[in-house]
Amino acid sequence: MAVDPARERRILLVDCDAFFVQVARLEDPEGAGKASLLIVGGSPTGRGVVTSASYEARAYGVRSAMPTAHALRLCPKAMVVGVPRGVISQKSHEVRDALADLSPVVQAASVDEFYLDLSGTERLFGEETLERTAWRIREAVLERTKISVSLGGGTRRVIAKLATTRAKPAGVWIVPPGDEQAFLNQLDLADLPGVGPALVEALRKRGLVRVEDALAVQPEWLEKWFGQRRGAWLYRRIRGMDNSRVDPSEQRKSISAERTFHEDVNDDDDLERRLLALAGSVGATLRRKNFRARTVTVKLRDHDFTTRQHSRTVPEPIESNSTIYEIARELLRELRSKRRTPSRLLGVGLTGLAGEGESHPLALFEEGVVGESERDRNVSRVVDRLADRFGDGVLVPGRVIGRARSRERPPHHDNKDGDR
DNA sequence: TCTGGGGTCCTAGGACCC
DNA sequence: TCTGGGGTCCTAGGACCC
Repeated sequence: MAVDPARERRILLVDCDAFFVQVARLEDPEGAGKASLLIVGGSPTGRGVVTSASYEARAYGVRSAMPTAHALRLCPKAMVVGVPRGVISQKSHEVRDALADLSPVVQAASVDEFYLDLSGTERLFGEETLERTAWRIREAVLERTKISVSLGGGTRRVIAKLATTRAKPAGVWIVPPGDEQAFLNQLDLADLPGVGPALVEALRKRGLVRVEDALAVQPEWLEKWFGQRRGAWLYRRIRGMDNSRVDPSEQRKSISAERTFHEDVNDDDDLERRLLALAGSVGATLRRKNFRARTVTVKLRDHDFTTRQHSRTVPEPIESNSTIYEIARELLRELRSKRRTPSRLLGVGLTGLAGEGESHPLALFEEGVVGESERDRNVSRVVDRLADRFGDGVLVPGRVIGRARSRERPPHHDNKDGDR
């Protein structure tokens, strides 16, 4: 891999250590802040799972996505707190803002991960090593946001990503240019991002477990086994080849909301009421981001965990709660008519997002087909303004709630079921 | 132990057009 | 009467990530 050193990239991945745990502790210093065995997640009596666990709790085998009830059996002394939703995104923005002052290019990869591209900053930073820069960034973020992060670094995004696991917690790990393959050779294929349980099993059946095992396989075989694209992707991945850029301008592609119920729901009217609330929720997010959407998707998970979805694309981008709901209700009815059985989860998603004004060419000819009127849009905007002033609780669609909730009210913890 | 909620990307088949 | 190939869009489902 001969690379022009002048064009070698210097990429860092900043990853917050047990982010939800840290935020929960900052929010509640006297309670969660003092519990070394801490689990953040859904309720243990309901259908909750672990979102994040303190490193002390992980020592007991607690992992994220594990049912909370199971986690408590492994670690009975742990304290369980709900996810502090509003504070999470607020804290995430704080970290990103801090990073933006330290690096020319920042891309948020998730709520707790940020890629930095520091290529070309060598002179700016007085020729300090990437490792020194990473430690400096760690200290600055900690001081400014009280969030502890770990940093992985290398010449490619995928290398920085893998280095981060070595850096955790509260550390730094840099893979020097030229050392990429030696670094990868220490890993299992399962360690590679994008290689999940299904691919791991397919590889294992062919005797491939370590990255080194797969290096010996000809690309033709990989493509024969896994298909042309996937095979070629795997060939590059085990060699750490990755041209992807750190791109701060990446746009969101979908907006969705889903709820798992405390108990399965089999009543169509009940489901439609819950659908109305979900449609209002995605609609509010859509308008807050100044988007419109062309495709609505409804997702239904049956009691036996069978997950089904229907979607519909309309010619003209839409934005009002009423139009989103009307389309979603038809989709839900189709899903229910195919299999009417108790449901455990209902969700609504929006894709085909376009900024306001970016109209689809077809709209010219099909104006009015969908039937979203100016009045529909105005009603939704009024709902948004009321929610802005008085809190989301003021207007629950289809129902009046007596008392307005103040904006200053701390976010309610773990109202995971939306059962208000 | 009985499985959350927010996303991204890929595949494959059918419709439709050229 | 039988028959091509490529491109794009839509839909359903699945793998994967945090």
